[in-house]
Amino acid sequence: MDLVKREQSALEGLEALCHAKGLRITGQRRVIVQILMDADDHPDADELHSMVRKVDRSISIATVYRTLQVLEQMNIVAKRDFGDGRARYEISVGQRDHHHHMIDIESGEVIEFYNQELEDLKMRIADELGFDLVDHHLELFGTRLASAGD
Amino acid sequence: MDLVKREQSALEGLEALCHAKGLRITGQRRVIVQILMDADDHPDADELHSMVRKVDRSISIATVYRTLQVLEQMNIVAKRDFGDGRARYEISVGQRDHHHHMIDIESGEVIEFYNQELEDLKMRIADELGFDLVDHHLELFGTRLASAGD
DNA sequence: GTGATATTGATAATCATTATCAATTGATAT
DNA sequence: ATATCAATTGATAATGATTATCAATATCAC
Repeated sequence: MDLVKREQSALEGLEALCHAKGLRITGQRRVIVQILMDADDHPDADELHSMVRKVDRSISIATVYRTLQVLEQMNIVAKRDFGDGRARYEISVGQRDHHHHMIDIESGEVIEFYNQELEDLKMRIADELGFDLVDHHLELFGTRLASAGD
Repeated sequence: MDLVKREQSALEGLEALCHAKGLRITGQRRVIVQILMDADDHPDADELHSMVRKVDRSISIATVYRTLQVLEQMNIVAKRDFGDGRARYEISVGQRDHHHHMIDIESGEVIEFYNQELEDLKMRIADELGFDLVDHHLELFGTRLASAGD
C-alpha cells in the first residue's frame, strides 16, 4: 500500500469508527492521526505533543493522552513498550495486523520486522494452552552482530 | 528441581553473586528473596512489600524497590510487564533460562509456559536481522477457549 | 441556527518509582 | 572483641508519566 493510500485509510478508519461508536471527529484527533501517519518512528506522548503543537499550538498534552487512548481502543494506533519507561505509539491501520520490534540496546534504534512463522507459532501455542489469542507483546533486545569483515 | 533445592539455590545464588560483586548480604535481601521463592504468582513491588513486612515490619518500600533492582541485575529475579501499569517480579534462579506468560484478560490469571521452538525462532530471527539476542519480552494475552462440551 | 452532548485545555491529582541523606549495618582487618 | 569503612537502609521528598476534574468549547443531528 503506498503512502498516500495508507494515510487516507487511517483517516478514513478514524472517521468510520468514530461514526460507528458515536464519537466526535475533532480537529485535534485529525492532527494527531496525521502526525502519527507521517512518523517513521515510534514517538512517546511528549514527542508527539511537540510535533502536534507545530500544527496547532493550542492542543494540550492531556488531549494527546486521551486521544491516544481512544485511537488505541479503536485499533487505529498501537501502544508499544520498548522498556524506556514510557509508552510509545504507532499507526496500525493499513499495515499488517502485527509486526514486531528489535531494539538495538546500544543505539536505541528500533527495527520493525514481520515473521509469519512467529505469527503461526503464537497462535498454535495459545491454542495448546487452551486460549484464543487476543493480543501479545513481543520485543526483542539485542546488539548488532560484528560483521565478518570487522 | 524440587522446591527445597530451588529455594536453596536462589539463596546460594544470592550469596555467591553478592560476594563476587562486593555487595552486602543483608537481612532485608534474604527476606525478599525468600518471599519471592515462596510466591507462586508474580507480585508487584507493593504486594511484595506487604508480604515482606509480615516477616520484618521495618523493611521499607524503598528497600524493596532497590533490592529488586539489584536482584534483577544479578539475574536472580526477573522483571515482568503484564500490561497493568506496574512491574511484576519472579525468581529466575533455578528455572529455565526463560519462560513466557499467557495472561487471561478476563480473569487476570497468568499461565507460564516454555516452548523450545519459540526460543529457537527468536534466536534465528535475531540472527537474520543482524543482531545478537540479549533479552526479549513476550507476553500473550487471550481468552479461555470454550470447550467442546460447553 | 439550535440543543444535546462529546470533547477540550489547563492544571491539580494520582501513582509507581527513584533520589536524598543521616543513621545503621555487614564484612574485614587487626 | 573492636575499629574502620563503605554499602545499605528508612523515611520521605521528589520525579515523571499519566489521569481526573470542570468550566468552556466544538461537533453533529435535526
